[in-house]
Amino acid sequence: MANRGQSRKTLLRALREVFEAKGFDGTTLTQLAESTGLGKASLYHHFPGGKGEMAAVLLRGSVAELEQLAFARLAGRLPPRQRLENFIDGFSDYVSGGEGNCLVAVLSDGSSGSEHRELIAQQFHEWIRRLAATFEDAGAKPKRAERLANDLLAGLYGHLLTARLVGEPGQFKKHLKNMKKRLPG
Amino acid sequence: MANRGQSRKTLLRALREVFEAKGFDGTTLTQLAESTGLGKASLYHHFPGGKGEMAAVLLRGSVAELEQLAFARLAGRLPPRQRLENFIDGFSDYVSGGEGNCLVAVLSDGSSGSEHRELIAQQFHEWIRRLAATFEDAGAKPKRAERLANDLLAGLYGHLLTARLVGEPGQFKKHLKNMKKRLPG
DNA sequence: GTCTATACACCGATAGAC
DNA sequence: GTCTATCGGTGTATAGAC
Repeated sequence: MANRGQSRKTLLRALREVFEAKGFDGTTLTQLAESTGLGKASLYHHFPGGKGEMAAVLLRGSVAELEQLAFARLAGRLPPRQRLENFIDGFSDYVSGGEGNCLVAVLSDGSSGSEHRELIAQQFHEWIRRLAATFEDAGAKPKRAERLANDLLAGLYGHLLTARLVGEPGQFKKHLKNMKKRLPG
Repeated sequence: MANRGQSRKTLLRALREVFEAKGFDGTTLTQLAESTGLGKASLYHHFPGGKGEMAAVLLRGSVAELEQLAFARLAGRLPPRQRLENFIDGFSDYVSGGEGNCLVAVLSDGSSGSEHRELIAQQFHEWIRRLAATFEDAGAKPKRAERLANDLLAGLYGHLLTARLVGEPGQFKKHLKNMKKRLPG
């Protein structure tokens, strides 16, 4: 359907769109072939491990992208409150303002998940730790900071889901705006 | 594997466990047969429409159960704050304290979702409306009540997901406790 | 690196005996 | 109502030409 044999980056983006929309079990090689413009056999040239390897590569790429777009912005010398706002904006970009989804969450369940579950758990623990540290910078005591970190992350993923459930993914951005308003610091 | 030919309720519960854990696309008739203790052909006696009909019946059952266990408790003459706490407890029961999942959310994506998306959207709109009404009973102005309703629902689904992502589904209950503490009213 | 053709397992679903 | 047996289709994956 698109993206006639181009760079690997373009290839990965086409594959990701399918996995993100259909999940691991719902994605077929035929769909991946159509999305990339390649034949099924050609996909095995790029990913000898087949569907599983594609998902694994995409998962690592998504973790890196979420790190870069969102969590990396928790660092720096800006006021904590602004770092948290930048983080939220980065997360919004990562999920295309609510129109897309988080591949890390998508691939965590289904037939694929079990292989990656430990990696994902470790990564989220680290991310929550860094979120909590930022809330501490903003003046919260450790226990409260940890709660705020968990609530913020749950709010992001929750609004991403519920906005889709009610059929209005665009509402995600509106809810993020409200979340930013109520940040401490 | 279990539940040798018993009541329809038992049958539905076995089917639900599989769909809840594996999603629609990840669930196979072989798994459903094993879970119920029936042969594949026997499942078609109970559900002539096959896998799709099973999912549709289970979806309606889950909507009814979520209504009964959680949202119904928003009504009554108790103080709004206590109604909201009861609602949260009911939601926790519905998802087995974080160990289970919400089948309505699970079936909303994947190859099954498109058929039920409109029903689900309508149902969630009504539920959010009733949540918002309860927050208004607790003294919140309409716009704030609507925001609190959305935030509460997103918090529930978000914590349900993130607790699983970090590999500690039991943490869900802890987060709910904190959410209850911060309710208005 | 891409293709066509194909292997082979498993999918959802059905036929028909009991 | 349950079973065994089987169907047609599709899934993932491979062989081998170009």
